[in-house]
Amino acid sequence: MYPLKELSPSALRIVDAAQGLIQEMGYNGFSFEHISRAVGMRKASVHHHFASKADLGVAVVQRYSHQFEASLQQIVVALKTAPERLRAYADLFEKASQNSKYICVCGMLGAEVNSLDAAVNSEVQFFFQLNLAWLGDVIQEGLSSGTLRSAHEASELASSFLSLLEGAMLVSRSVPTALGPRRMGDLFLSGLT
Amino acid sequence: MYPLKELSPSALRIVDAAQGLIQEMGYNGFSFEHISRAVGMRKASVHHHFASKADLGVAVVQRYSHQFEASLQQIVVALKTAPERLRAYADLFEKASQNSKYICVCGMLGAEVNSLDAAVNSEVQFFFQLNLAWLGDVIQEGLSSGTLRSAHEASELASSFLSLLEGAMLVSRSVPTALGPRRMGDLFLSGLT
DNA sequence: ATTCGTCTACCACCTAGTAGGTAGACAAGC
DNA sequence: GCTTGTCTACCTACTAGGTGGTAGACGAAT
Repeated sequence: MYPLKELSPSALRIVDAAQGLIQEMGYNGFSFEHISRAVGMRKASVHHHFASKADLGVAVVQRYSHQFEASLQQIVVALKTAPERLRAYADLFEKASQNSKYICVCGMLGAEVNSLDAAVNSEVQFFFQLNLAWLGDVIQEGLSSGTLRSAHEASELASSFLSLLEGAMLVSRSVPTALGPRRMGDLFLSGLT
Repeated sequence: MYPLKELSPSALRIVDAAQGLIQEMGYNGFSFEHISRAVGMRKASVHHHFASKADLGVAVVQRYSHQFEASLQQIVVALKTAPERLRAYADLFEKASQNSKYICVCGMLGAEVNSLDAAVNSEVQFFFQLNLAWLGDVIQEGLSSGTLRSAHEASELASSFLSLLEGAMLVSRSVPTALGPRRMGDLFLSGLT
């Protein structure tokens, strides 16, 4: 689930391209040919770095989770109250979606779950559980220390915050007037403070 | 955007199959061959009813929106307070997702927006705007009559409720322990009553 | 007689993936 | 200084099978 091998410069460019394409078009919406054009390298050379499409998918999600995890740790170090942390968390999604051109890698792959390789799916599941665990901890701390108030379990609030942000990216892509992740986060928080 | 031609029995079976496949695998995850197997009819015969994949996609979303609209009207007739109506609304999604095997047709297509035909996209947008408008009205009424309480605009609450439910389907598909649409709806409502 | 629904058979193209080869970098052995 | 072998990165050319879509024939029903 989480070895994360280091990538050569070429492999990195491939993963970058694949991530962008997944966020834009979905796993079933891109091909090795797209990657090949994006990185200026022949299809067979892409296969040299990633034997199968599933391998590439796994690499993308692993790196994505890894980067996300680093950002989560940074947030905890830099910000000391639960509301600030959750606001920064929502900003992570705002940034990842870039004017609603992209959606979260795992939001996309979560939708496509039934046509994905098992190896990719378990990475996606790992991402979500990582996020739910972190959110649960942050919210639990907020509830204990009184910076957040709610009648609900921390785990329920975590689950709903994550769903809210994933859904916001998805909906705001079709409906430009709908709220993006950042404003969604503010709205959610104002109900807990 | 909304003529909705009537469908012959065979066309209906094709649309049924296509809807299921979209909800399960996504637009890019199914083919005419899949449809053909599902309805027991050759690929060319499917093309006889729907000249292109985009035509089929449009038909699926139009019918979906139409059915949804009918359900929304039923809810307004049958239930008289905003909280009850919103709870029934969340149940619509719970039902559509069927033990998180499926997700909302438009949730799926919203994710795939960038690899879809323009005609399909505008149907998806129509679905979301239909829902946002209905939710906005219901919530506005609730705020005015005092059955709901919030410092926020009805349109913002509508947008967040829709995002929450769409996101819930998506996340709960990868993470079985995450909350489904119905429980999400309860959680959302308990913050407004 | 014509329309309708279905069929077989096909097309051009795209898909992931493979076979086999080339060019260069970096050793070790002499 | 050379060779030799190995490794990495990349290439051209290909395969088998899937893709959306089309042409035209057949029979049944109106």
